Amino acid sequence: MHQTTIIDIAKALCISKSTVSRALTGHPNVNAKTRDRILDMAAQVDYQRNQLAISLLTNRTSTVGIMVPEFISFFFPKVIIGAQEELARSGYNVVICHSNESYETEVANAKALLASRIDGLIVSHTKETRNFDHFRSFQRKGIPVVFFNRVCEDMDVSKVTVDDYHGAFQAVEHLIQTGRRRIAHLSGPDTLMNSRSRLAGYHDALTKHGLPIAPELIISYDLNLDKANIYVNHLLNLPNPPDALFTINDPTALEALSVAKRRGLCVPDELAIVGFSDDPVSALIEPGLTTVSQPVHELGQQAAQVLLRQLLTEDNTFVAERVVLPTKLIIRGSTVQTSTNSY
Amino acid sequence: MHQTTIIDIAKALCISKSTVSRALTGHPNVNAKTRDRILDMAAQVDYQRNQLAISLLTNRTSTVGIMVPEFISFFFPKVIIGAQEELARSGYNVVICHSNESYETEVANAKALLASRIDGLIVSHTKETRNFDHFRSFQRKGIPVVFFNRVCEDMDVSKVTVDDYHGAFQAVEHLIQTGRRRIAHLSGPDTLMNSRSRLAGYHDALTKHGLPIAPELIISYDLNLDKANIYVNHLLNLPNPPDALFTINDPTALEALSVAKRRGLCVPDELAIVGFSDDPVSALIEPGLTTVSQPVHELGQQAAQVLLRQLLTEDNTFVAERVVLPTKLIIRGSTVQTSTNSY
DNA sequence: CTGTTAGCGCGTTCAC
DNA sequence: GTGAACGCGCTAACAG
Repeated sequence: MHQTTIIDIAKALCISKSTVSRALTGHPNVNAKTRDRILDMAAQVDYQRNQLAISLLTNRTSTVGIMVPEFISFFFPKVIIGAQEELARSGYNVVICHSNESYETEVANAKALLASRIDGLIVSHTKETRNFDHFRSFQRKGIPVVFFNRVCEDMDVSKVTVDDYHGAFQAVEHLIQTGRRRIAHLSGPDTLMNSRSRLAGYHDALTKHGLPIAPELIISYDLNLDKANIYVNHLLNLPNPPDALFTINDPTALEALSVAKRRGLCVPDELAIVGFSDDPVSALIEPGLTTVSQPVHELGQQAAQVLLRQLLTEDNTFVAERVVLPTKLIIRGSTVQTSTNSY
Repeated sequence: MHQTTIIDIAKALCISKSTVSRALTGHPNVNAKTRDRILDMAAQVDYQRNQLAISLLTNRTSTVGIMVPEFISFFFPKVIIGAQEELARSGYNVVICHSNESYETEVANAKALLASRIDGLIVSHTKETRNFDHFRSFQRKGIPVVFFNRVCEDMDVSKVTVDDYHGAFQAVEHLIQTGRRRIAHLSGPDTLMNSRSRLAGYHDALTKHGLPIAPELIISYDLNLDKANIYVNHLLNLPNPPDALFTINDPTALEALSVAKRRGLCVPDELAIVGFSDDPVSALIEPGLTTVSQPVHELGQQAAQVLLRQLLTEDNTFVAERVVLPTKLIIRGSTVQTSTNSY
């Protein structure tokens, strides 16, 4: 099937394709009457410009790639929407990829994005990623890269995150201030910098308040939810079990809450639980989940803005930016007994 | 910034670009030695083929567009993943668009997808869409379109849905069989065919069991969750309020559950509630939400498979397919008193 | 086995 | 104002 081109329009009107091109792009030097005839004909044949040809010519696609490890949780879709709104405002299209937490898929996606000549990349890497050469390719070719959420420390590119360290610190301090003394931490894989930052915050909060670091209370896991309940049960089976649990994210905390319920444990009295990210579910369940909320939409906006600034910088004078957004502790029933049960 | 091309490689090796092209595409007629030199050089300069040029040449992008009204809920992302897996297997890339439930955005996205010369489109339209000309453009240009979930009745294209009618029928029948007699329905906008089908199922289930249709118990709304609680409260304030509520989707049902709790109503005894889609949250809250589950992942797979079949049909012999997947009623505490409270 | 040529659709010179 | 010619990067047909 043949899509109508400017040549088709030119032939139909017995004029040159240059004139058609000029009329269609709004060039001033076109006779008003011929312009109208061209525009009419274009509408009549439902002409759509071939972006491929234009991109090949201009060496710009006006397309930005966004790659995330998954988009089943609320988090990444919301970031994507924030970024997309911002990019659309500046005339950029977006292609979304998800690596499905697989390093190989991530590399394959990166190659495909490179081949499709995107103008920039916004990315949060997989939990498996240790080698970042596939992202360095973009840098070498002069295509701006912005990391968000899960960032690569070793690359000199812009990075947008929340203050994971402080969020975790606050969460643990809240547990200490409400009387907990044996606080466990179900952490993420150490490939993720945000996981390491949250662990550091946990660590320092305990230290600040003179509590010992108990290695048996710190478990790092691969975020595979099926395993979360194994680890929670393991912690609760310890001879000296924890009285509180701080988890890497909300899904893990919800899993822990469910395990606690099944074991007949009273939350928050016997076990307090704090998550991270303020998943919408956390406000709906009972007891509500205390959690560290992050400005998710803004995360996407900021990532897009940083990228746009770099895209607008003609020469190579752009220096990588580092944006850190604030977190906020949301206190709910999983750490503090609520006065009334609304049900 | 210049991206390396086959010409750069050709020059560096003092050979013609055709030979480079042949070596890179795996053409057999290349001397093994020169092939190795070319491949080495390509790896060394981190050559990435320019997909734009190839697409322009072949008039195929190997890219499929997927447009959805939103992707904050679990539903659309899961459909997209199902479709993407299937399409990737056949070597197709995917660009994801969301129209944000805005007709204008949908039209703009359609134009952009047309300009970027996608090979096919998988789409669920917005709740505002009454005019489908922007989708007919694809059809006219020979680009296959597959609707899913929210389908356009008037277009002769493939459609993949679940059995909304039967799912709703079963849900309402379940309410009747558990003793409810005044069953309300919070329905979606009548622009959505799945909403109309569910309403019809509700209607026929009542009729089959000799129950009257009470117009005051049927409310159609625009899916804007902020308004859901207004309508639920309105229903519960009626002189003769409903003893059960069947909603167009789970978020609406969850909102209703929350309103019932706030009013001190006992669910399921004083008000039974049934949703649609089996949102993951529905299993987590208390009481659990009875709901009509749909095979979400399979919905995406099927949509992709139908599209792929059409993409493979060379001539215009392809006839539009109509796929209807089964639904399944999941019974939980919001309609049937559960024996134990696990907490 | 390899080089030359043409052309995909478009915008952009440069003449006229 | 308008048309002819060129080239973006690549593959495919045709010669050699």
